Amino acid sequence: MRWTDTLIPTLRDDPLEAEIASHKLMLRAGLIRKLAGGLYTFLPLGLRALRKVERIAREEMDRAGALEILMPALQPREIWEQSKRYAVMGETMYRLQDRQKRDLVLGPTHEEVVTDLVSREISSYRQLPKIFYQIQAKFRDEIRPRFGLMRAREFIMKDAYSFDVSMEAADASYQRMYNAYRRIFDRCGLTTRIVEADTGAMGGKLSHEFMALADSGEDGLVECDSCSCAANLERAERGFLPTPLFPDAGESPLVVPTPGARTIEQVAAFFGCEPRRLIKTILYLVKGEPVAVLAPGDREINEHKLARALETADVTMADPRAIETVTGAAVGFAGPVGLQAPIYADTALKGYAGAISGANRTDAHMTRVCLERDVRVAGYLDLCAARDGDPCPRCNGKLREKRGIEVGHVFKLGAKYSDAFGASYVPDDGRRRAMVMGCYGIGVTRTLQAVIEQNHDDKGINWPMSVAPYHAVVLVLNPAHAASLQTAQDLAQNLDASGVETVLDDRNDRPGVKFADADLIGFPLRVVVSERSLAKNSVELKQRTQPSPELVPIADAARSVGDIVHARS
RNA sequence: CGGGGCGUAGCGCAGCCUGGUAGCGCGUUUGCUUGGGGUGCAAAAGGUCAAGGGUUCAAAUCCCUUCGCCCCGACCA
Repeated sequence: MRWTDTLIPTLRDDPLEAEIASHKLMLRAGLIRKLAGGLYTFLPLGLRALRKVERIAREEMDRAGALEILMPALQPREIWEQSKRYAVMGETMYRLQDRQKRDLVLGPTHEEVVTDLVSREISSYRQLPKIFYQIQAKFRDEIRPRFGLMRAREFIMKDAYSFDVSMEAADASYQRMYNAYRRIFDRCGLTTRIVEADTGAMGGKLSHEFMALADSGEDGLVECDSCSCAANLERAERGFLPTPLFPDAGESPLVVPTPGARTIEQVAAFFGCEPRRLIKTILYLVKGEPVAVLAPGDREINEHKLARALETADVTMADPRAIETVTGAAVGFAGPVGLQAPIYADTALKGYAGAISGANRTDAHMTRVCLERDVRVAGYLDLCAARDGDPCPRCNGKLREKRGIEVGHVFKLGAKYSDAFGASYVPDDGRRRAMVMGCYGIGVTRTLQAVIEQNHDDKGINWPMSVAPYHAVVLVLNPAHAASLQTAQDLAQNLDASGVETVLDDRNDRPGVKFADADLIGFPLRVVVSERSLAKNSVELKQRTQPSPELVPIADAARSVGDIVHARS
């Protein structure tokens, strides 16, 4: 492909709207353009890269025995009522009406459609197991679209759904998808971690997320530095933390005036102690009722863990008025002693004595607090987020905190949807049973951006061969020089013919412009044709990852390039 | 939705405080030049100053409203 025949609108400056490297680069390299918040057009270069990721996903799904189908993005309201998710999905789902005033939604995911299908078409154990997948646009009215393709309102997802006769069989399907996902991300050139995750709105018991490691990632995770244990911060457990010993542990509580000291920092400074000696008292409304949650002063309560521990989704931080009503004091002076609400404490507080908390009086705190003695704790639960350096819950190792981009998620769903849609089968004993399901998603567009996030330098993108929009660029240094242009054209033609996807940069621009664009776009291979090299009957060949080029005889150039493409694919 | 920031040429920005001629760099077009890391010279095109309303003789500038975009929180692939 000639550069002058396609559209590659590179930008010299970083667009103001982009924050993270991959987003800036996708815009600057001319891969995508924004239509509106969270809505993007794929330009020729971007689409080519996207198709590469799709192809890898498709090949691995096929290899794993999944069947490709294509379901409608536009779906009737009824199936969402049937699964009881019409309400659950809430504002996330785009809703619309047709001219007959029928309610429709734009599918944010396809459990309903696929289970409805399977309930009609499959009825015998002889037809199972089955895994269906599709690669298609999903629509979600995100609270906040962000970072380009990272969190978009319309995005491409590879979603798959497994149907099995038993939990054991479903586990096998899950494992097959799990392994396929590892291969997919591996082939895309991504460094990922697989972590235990929260199942969220999808339901079901167990799930794993595939996290592409990146400092700009939206998700936190921890992994053990010695065993294979890894989890999303939303649910990561910690090992046992020894109880610190504080002075005055045996003494009776004492109320001390602490005017104006509301925050942990202020109180710690006032008493000249370390923050962890403080007992942080946070009030939540659980199903509308106030509940106090205690944590060491240097730790954060994780609402996901809290919600799971209390077995409800209805957990919100109490507003200032509620706090004042329950504690009888201004915000910042809540404490557990004498508090009229159920009190749950993080396990790290077990054995706390000689600690400091709010006194439930404005401008006062309480010292020498002993939880065992002074407070009726309803339960010690794992409520605080794990963090870097915490002990691993499974071994003697330490947890390391990292950030990641959630590129894939696999769920064991059980019979939630098969029950709702009557997706059942007749086993050999003749008594109808619900199918056991799993669902599996890859954010294809997000994966593409994650590849860039992990593979770039200060000059631009550094594509892995497998997802590069083109394998090579042939750069004519001086298009006015007829022999250069001819050699470059012939070479580009030979490369294309041998399966090396090539762009011929035939622009009438200065060399510097072309070098800079080649680096920005990140072609894995660059061939430079110039008068200088032509004098030696050679061209220059350079990989994006290498610092300097090597001279290759013109006659060998196509083969050399082909060998590298082959070796790195 | 809560908190913060921003909307002026394709991109990056100045002008706004203190009202009066819409400007700069890059890009684009034309001609010449140059030809190994964003070349130089010359000329040209390109703007409902986000939108609507108000104040004023006069609004990019002051006031009000709306919309859009970005960042921080809850949601997710």
